[in-house]
Amino acid sequence: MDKKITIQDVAELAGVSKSTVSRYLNHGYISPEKTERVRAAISETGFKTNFFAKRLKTKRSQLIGVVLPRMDSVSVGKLLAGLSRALEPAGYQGIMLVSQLSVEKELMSIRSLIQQGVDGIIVDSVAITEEHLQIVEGAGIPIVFTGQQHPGLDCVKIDDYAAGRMMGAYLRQLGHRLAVFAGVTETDAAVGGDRRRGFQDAFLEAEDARVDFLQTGFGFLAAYNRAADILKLQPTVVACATDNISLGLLRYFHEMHIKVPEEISVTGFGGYDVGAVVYPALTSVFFDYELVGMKAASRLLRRLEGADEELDMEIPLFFIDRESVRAL
Amino acid sequence: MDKKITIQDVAELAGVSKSTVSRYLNHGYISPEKTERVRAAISETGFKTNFFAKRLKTKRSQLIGVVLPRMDSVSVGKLLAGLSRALEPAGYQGIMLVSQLSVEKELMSIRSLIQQGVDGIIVDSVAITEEHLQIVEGAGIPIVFTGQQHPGLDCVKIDDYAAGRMMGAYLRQLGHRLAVFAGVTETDAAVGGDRRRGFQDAFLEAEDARVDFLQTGFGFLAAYNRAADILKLQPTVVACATDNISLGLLRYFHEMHIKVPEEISVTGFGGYDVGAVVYPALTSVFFDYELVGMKAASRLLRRLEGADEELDMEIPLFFIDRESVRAL
DNA sequence: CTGTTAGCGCATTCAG
DNA sequence: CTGAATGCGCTAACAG
Repeated sequence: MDKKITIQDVAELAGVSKSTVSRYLNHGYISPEKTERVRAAISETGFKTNFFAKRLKTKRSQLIGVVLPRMDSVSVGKLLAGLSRALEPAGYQGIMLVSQLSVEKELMSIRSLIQQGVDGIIVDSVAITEEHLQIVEGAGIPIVFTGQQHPGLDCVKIDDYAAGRMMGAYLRQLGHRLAVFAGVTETDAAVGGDRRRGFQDAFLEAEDARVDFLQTGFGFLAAYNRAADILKLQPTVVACATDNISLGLLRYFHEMHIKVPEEISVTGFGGYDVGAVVYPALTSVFFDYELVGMKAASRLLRRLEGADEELDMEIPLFFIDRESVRAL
Repeated sequence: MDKKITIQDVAELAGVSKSTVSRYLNHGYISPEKTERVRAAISETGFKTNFFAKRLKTKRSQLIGVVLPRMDSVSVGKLLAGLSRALEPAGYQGIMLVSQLSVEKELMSIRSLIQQGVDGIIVDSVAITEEHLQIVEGAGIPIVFTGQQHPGLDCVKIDDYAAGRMMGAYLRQLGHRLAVFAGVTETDAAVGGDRRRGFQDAFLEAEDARVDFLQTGFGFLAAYNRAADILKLQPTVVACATDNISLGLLRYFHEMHIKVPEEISVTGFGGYDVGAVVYPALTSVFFDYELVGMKAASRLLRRLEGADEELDMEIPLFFIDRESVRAL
């Protein structure tokens, strides 16, 4: 294994100076003849420009840090797809860290990324804290958030409140009056807060309507375990804060021989394929996370270029009417 | 934003030399008094050691590159969990790239990682080609593979052939004689090759048994679309190469009012929670990908330390008997 | 225990 | 268009 080939070695082999090789590698203002000699020398030696030396010099890494809450989620996958679709053409590469839904780990990841010299960061956040603000302030690089929102921060996000309203209004119009909202902790201001509030506000526009809240986690196992408690409340519909939660419930209901939607309706949020594969197929609100990813990346790119105009960060929502809800 | 604080600035503020600060940051063989002064100076300036300069000097990045085939997969999530569980305590951090199931992208990712100076790489490969061998040879850093196997390469992998056999034998013993194996391309030597072959070999140990092969993709949508073709073969059981494939089929059968397992049995491979949430719950073979991740990381760590002994890379398999198969 | 001295490999002035 | 010279910020001998 041919160890360390430096730009120097290439220069000598090509009979030119280091600077010429460097120019070849970058702007490339050199004579055709030398261009060829350098090219040959490089391919012969298998030279690879040293990443660290280059970055030390240029102060730019062409690296974008990406902090994700988890890996086993369709939406995260979509988000990522959107991100790389925008980042790659611009010559940037993403390096990702996973926070495992922990605010602490998220913070650590952001710090670590900054320290590692990435040019910018995209955080699919689980919750934005005071510390986030401080870090962003002292970061020296642009950071854009997704998943959560906070005044003063650059955020690209679906309108959780509107999504909640969409579902709430739909169920109300179908005649439902007694709902349980199976949600997550309020710590998650977007999903645990806005989405739920939107749902309640719209659903409760019917005079005699009522929404009970039951907290669970993001996994469907947690939801499955809460199902019995939900049933005690005897709702006509249980609106779940995420598709995953719905899946856990659906499974429980199936095991208990409770027919969905005949005996109880169930809805989710997210609208991905898994919801289509279960029985009954899940009625949900579709979030285009791929679009979110693209917009977040575009936003970051824009800031990297120095521009700072606000651009349209609107993400459309689509209602997906499938089989898990019945009209009363 | 306080611009660039270097180790020099800290040294001056603390009234010591750069080396002393550097020592404080690293081995730390300095007097208590100066230790304190340096500590103070650092926290006052908010100094952060420059990653690139440090790496340029030390030649080690403490970074492990991780190449993943996709994000939206439970097994990948588990694998990742296992990886970081082993990597983090050792002071390493993972940077991941996604190949999107493309061999080309996988190759590119590996190259890019090497070029970026990671200390080692773990590749959850979709297929190992000649080019992989070449890259590994010239990499200059340890690379361990997962998901696929190849002589001469460091691989940590479940025994796909054994898993296939396990399922094949099970179905045979239950009296099934006509199976369709819904698999993936042979390009994937592990899943498309070994797993299928194992299944066939075990299933065909019954004299009058027969296995038809039908190719599909990794997504359940692809499987869903192949379902009609599978039915034409009139099998008593369809063994799917992955749980995901099973899900697509289950959905189709449900829509066609074909009862599983009464009219047709379905099995998967993977054994994760999703399989438990669908109806009927999926009979499968469980792969402990988290263990795979841990072992792969341990292996890499070992090689990073220079050791090169073979260690036990055995990954146990567990049969998960649920509801989607009936005895004939 | 500590300061001084050298580079790590590269991009970039600055003169030709 | 090209080569020589100069650090980027840091760590690691090397002498104290």
